[in-house]
Amino acid sequence: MKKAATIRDVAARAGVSVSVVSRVLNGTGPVAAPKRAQVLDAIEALAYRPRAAARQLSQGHSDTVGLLLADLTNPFFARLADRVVADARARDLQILLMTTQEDPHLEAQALDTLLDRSVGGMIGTPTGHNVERWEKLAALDIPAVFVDRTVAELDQVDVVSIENVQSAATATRHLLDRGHTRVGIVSGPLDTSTGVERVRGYEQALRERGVARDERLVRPAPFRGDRGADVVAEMLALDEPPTGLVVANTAQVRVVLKMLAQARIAIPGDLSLVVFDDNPWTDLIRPPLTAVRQPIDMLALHSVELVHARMRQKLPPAPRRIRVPAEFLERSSTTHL
Amino acid sequence: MKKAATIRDVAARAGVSVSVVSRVLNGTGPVAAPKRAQVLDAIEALAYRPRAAARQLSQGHSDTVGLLLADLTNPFFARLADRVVADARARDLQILLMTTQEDPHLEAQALDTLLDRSVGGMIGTPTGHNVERWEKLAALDIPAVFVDRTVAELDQVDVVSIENVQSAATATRHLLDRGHTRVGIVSGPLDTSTGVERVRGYEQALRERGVARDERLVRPAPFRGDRGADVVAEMLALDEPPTGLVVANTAQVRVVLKMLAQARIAIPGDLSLVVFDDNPWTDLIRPPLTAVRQPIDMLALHSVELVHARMRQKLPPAPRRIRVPAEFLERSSTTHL
DNA sequence: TTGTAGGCGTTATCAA
DNA sequence: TTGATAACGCCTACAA
Repeated sequence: MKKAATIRDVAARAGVSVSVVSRVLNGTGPVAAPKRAQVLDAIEALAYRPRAAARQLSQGHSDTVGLLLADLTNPFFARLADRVVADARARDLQILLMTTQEDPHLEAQALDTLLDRSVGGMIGTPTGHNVERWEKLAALDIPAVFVDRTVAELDQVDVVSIENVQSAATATRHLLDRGHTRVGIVSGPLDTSTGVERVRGYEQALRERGVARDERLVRPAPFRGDRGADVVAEMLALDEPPTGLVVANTAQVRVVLKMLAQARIAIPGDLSLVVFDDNPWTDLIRPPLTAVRQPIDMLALHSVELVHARMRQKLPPAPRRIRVPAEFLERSSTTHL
Repeated sequence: MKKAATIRDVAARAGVSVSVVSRVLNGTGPVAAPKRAQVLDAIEALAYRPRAAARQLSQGHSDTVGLLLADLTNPFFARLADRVVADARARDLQILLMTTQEDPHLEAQALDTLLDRSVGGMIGTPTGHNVERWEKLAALDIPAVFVDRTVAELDQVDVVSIENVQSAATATRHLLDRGHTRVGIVSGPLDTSTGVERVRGYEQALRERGVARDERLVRPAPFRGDRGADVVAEMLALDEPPTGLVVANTAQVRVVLKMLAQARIAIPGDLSLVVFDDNPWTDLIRPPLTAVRQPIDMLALHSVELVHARMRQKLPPAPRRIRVPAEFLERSSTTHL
């Protein structure tokens, strides 16, 4: 196991200079056909592979993209990661993966790690609490793209997400149009963009249909933990409990379903249910759930394309905000009142 | 946005040489207390962060670990990734993520990418088809750890997996002991270690209980696609269909369940079911599924510890094979015949 | 069209 | 305890 070949070894074996090798490697500058062949042969013979670190150091930038996701335990993010990885490979980008577990401290730590410029760009689902570090990234010329959510203070950052307001409005209208007047929503925290936007869509639908808003039916829940279940239980304990419910907090769908099952609430008999995110198991449970399907492949594709373009400075500086429509899937968890 | 500080800038500002800075940075070699303080101040003031690429080039090795997983769409791998990322951070290791989608070509491509020594180690779920490249990695002194599965020809590589034989035997015995004599198994492909080992456990249980093996009840299915459903349908169409079934192919559990539901096979009335891997939704569907729970956190922890140790050459060369026991969870999808 | 040489930011060796 | 200085492997003017 002698030590691996370097560009110099290749040059020597091919009887040329290192610049020639470098040029055939990167397609930069001219090379005479015969020499090119010799170089290629040498590379083949020596099983030469350019050292990533050396190249990065020399060029000053990296082809690695940091992917900072909330939580791979949530199928939504897991599938997002799957697509991002695939799209990144198609563009010869490497993916450095980290998770925040929705914890600002972990996010801060991750961001600090990335500040060493080991990445040339970032794709992330921000917790909303590390504005300064995200800004520092930008100051270091490391382009970032927020996916799924965004942060109000960071309005210079590109964003790719679904049409949250519209989607929530559609889901709510679906229930209202079926005679439900008591419709609840479990959202994400109200200091997250998805939380506020989906509540806004909910309220918009209510207004459109002339239904009064009841404070007690709008319940945010953290992404982590089981709070979503309590919150629904509390709604159901009201004098006039909701007959329709929108679970707009992807991460809480599971616990809500579990609670509902344990409380023996019949769906859609006792409660009509619309959930955000269409998991592979959404149609495995009984009844199959009416859902807002987020086009994960589009979210991933746009995110990767965006960082890629930014990394090659192929884009005007103005921040891009890409919002893709979500699909509404009516199944069997909703019915007329 | 002036360009980022280098070690030289820090040295200059602190009024010392780069060597001193390097030493306080890495705790290598002695530094007088007052100088150390000055250096720390300078680092703080300049928001200095050592360039990862430069360090890597100089030291000749990387603190990045490649994580090559089959498919993040499968909750088992997604949760594994989640834990690996967490454990890696605790050890200051970075995770470079790639997926094979169970495709040997993609695996080959990924491994080729890694051959540039951008990673100092690997954790992966091998497809079983790129023996030469895995060997080349080893020749380059890049330690690899297989997790979940292994490859027979690569017996020099560390492995972390569950006790596949035992787990399958337990699952099978559970059914046999409830009076089922026609017990089927849907396994992974028989050219994968998990496939053969779980079938072996199944056969062992059969032997123990003196039940004859029926070729037609042992059906491997690829990890990708919907073949698992067909295979079960075929079993059920036999003259003497099985009354018990072990789905030992994690990736096929979903499609099998879906098919069973569509065919209106009552569980456990018509068919007693044991599945491998206990997903968060395994107890959301009805009936809750009896399952083999793989201790994902242990798999992740051992894998990360192993690469970490290998990367620091803290381990004797002999390959390690760590097999952790899986837990058997009886729920409501199995019953006496 | 080719080759030489300097630089990228760190670490490490070895005098002082 | 400190400080020059030579690697590390690649890219890229610049000269030939």
